[in-house]
Amino acid sequence: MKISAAELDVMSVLWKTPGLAAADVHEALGDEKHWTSRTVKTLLARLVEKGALSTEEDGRRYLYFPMITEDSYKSKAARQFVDRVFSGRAAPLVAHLADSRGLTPEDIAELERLLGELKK
Amino acid sequence: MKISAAELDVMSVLWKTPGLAAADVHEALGDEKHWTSRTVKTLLARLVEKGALSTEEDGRRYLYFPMITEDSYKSKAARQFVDRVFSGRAAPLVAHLADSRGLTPEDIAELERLLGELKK
DNA sequence: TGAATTAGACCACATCTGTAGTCTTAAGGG
DNA sequence: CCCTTAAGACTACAGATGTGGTCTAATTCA
Repeated sequence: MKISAAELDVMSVLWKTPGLAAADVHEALGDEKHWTSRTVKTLLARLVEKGALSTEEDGRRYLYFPMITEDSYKSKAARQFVDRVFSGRAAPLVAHLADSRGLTPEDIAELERLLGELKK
Repeated sequence: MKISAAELDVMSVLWKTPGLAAADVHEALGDEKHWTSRTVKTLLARLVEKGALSTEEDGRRYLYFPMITEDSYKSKAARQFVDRVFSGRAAPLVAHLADSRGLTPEDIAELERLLGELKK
């Protein structure tokens, strides 16, 4: 299940609020993306085709529901990215993020907490 | 500078051993990728076109050299990925990797060491 | 020295992506 | 009850991508 960058924006809206209609998704995206409603509909249709979303009829429109969870998608995407770019090693990824100011102090604190839990 | 997945495989060979000819790159990839030499040449040509590689004539062939370093590419790719999928937060990325068994004990140890350094 | 090989140049082509346009149909407002 | 509007269906189209073919020129081996 490959989800493109634009499609991911649509999925994010529906992960946050499942069961929206196309117009609602369009509106929710309105601020960040200046897409027309047709563009949003195309993306929705592609996601349904891929099985990433399911639809439920609601009168004349469809309501859209995610078929994959945000967590499972993100886990898979993270693994694939790390495999592709960092030969599967997570530590170098974090090191590179640190290099490019991609790590805030809060990130560091949170990572420490996380590592503490993982060691248990 | 956008580098596709297939192109990244080619870049990896040349980061490891700069100055190879097309046939050498093809051979170096031979085990993992069952690409024909033309496919490799197309990828090399596209990378040159993009400015990711430069060429140096060597008789009848070209030798290829990376124009961007592995580190700078990876840092940028990591940042873009984290921005796109994890809203720029590194900690959730690592948490998801942990969930999906993407973290080995060595990774965890290395991350600890890394965090220790970052705190300084 | 002529034939086979090999390098690069140029071309091809299906799929995916971003970004829409048009067509048809149904529904709601006057 | 008709017309405008809005929903989905179908279509478009250029650029990126994966994958590789053809053509031409040079080189090397028999």
